[in-house]
Amino acid sequence: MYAAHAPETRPATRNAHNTGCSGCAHAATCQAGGYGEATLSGLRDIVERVGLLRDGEYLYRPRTPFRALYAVQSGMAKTVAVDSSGREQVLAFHLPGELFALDAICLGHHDNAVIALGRTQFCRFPFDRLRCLTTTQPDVQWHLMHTMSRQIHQQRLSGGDYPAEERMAAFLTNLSDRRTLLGLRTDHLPLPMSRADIGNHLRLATETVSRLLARFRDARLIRVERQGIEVLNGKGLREIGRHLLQA
Amino acid sequence: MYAAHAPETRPATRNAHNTGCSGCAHAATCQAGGYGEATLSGLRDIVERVGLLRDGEYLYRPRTPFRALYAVQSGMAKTVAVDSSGREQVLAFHLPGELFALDAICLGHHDNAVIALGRTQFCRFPFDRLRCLTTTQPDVQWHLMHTMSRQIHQQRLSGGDYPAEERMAAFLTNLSDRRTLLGLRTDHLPLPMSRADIGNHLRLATETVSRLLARFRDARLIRVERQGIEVLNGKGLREIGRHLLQA
DNA sequence: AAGAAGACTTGACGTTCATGAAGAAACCAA
DNA sequence: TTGGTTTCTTCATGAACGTCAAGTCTTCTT
Repeated sequence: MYAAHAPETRPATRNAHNTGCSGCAHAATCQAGGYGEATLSGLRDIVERVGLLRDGEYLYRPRTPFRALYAVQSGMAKTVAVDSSGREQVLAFHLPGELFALDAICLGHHDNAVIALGRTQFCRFPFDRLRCLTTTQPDVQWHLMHTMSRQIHQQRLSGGDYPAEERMAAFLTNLSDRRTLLGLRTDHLPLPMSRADIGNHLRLATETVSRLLARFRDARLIRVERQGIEVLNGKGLREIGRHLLQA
Repeated sequence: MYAAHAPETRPATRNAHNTGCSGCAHAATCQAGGYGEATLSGLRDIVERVGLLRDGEYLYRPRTPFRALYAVQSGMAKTVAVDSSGREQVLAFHLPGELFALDAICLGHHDNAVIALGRTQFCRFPFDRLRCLTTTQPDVQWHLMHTMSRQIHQQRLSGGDYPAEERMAAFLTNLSDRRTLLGLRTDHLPLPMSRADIGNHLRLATETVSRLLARFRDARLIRVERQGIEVLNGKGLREIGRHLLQA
């Protein structure tokens, strides 16, 4: 990426010592909080903010000890695994409020990297404090389980054997739906990741990503920009990807 | 499948009222129990046995309410999702002791089916009782989180873009490794599912599954039987699939 | 501002794996 | 057993998508 895109959410609290969620634009819908004030109030006390990372900077790397769960606070990020032959695999893209690093719990360390896409801020939930919280607050425990269940459920979508066009349409529609949940605009989808990242994530060559976007453009479904797309016909996109979207 | 394969684990407790784990061949390594007696003792009190299902019979179907988590007790099972166009997708195969239905927690109902492969028995953990248990026994809660984390971690393997041969070899090696954890023999892998099931799971045509098994046979890596394979050169298999196996 | 480097797009070609067809083997029912 | 059904295997063909290559545009550097 070349330049950070303009921030579309209001910046985090200026005061570095105020680590609560009151200043967060996503507090209402944050998955890390979710389900109302009661749960959020517990998490709010332990959350820390991780400074402003710029495009390409690492939040954590493989083989670092697992100390905390994270969520994006503003911006966007990707999780990348590297296999034994050095090939990278983009496992997921993270939007504001979406919790990640849940896969590291069972290992005790991270075995993949999280990298900022454009200027990005994160929320950090120290795991030892989180464990204390769950023993005293059943709703936090319940919510965490809920979140993990959702990730297990969601991941299954990306395994299927569907044509490139359907995977691409489903990917864009999924992004749009997740933004709806967060109260962000869906007529314009920022895509701060490279075409190579998208292709890697969808098991497609970079060139195929380009060709598919061009095809959608020619079909008047989207307008293609360098760092995003404008959605002209969301229903049409959803229709193409319908087989992958929910049951 | 044509006939149930001979049971390779000793049968469950004859006494239907004895729903504990003392009679279970997998109690020591059961993922549902795992981590020693303390955890297991809590689960042992709430577990129920679900009768002997025969090949092709359903444990649950899509759109049924979520009431319990399950594990295979003996035999094998598959989880199958059906998309909006009726196409099936084999999401996972389950070995004895492996917990599933974790994806239904967030929905409140099952959105996929679990089907017995050969004669299979299941353990059932009623979820309301499990929730009680987790509030009082932190180790049960911890273990459940651990298990969910592992599933999130494992699923990521199946998403990658690797050649058919590597996916096949990794699949067989993974099965073998899971059997090792359970203390089952690994020189012979029962495959009670159809070639179509394997292919579906690995995003391969049935014919490709056959061709790959034939190729492995010709390379003296395995001996192919109708309902399983004999592993002649496990290291060789692992070498072919190494890119997909762990980081 | 000029040049360089990197990201994206587009086209031509090739490889992998799916598809279609047909035969072989295993299982089931009488 | 025998016939019928299903699963598995093997071969021939083809399509989807990857790879290679060239060219354009953007952004970064000096």
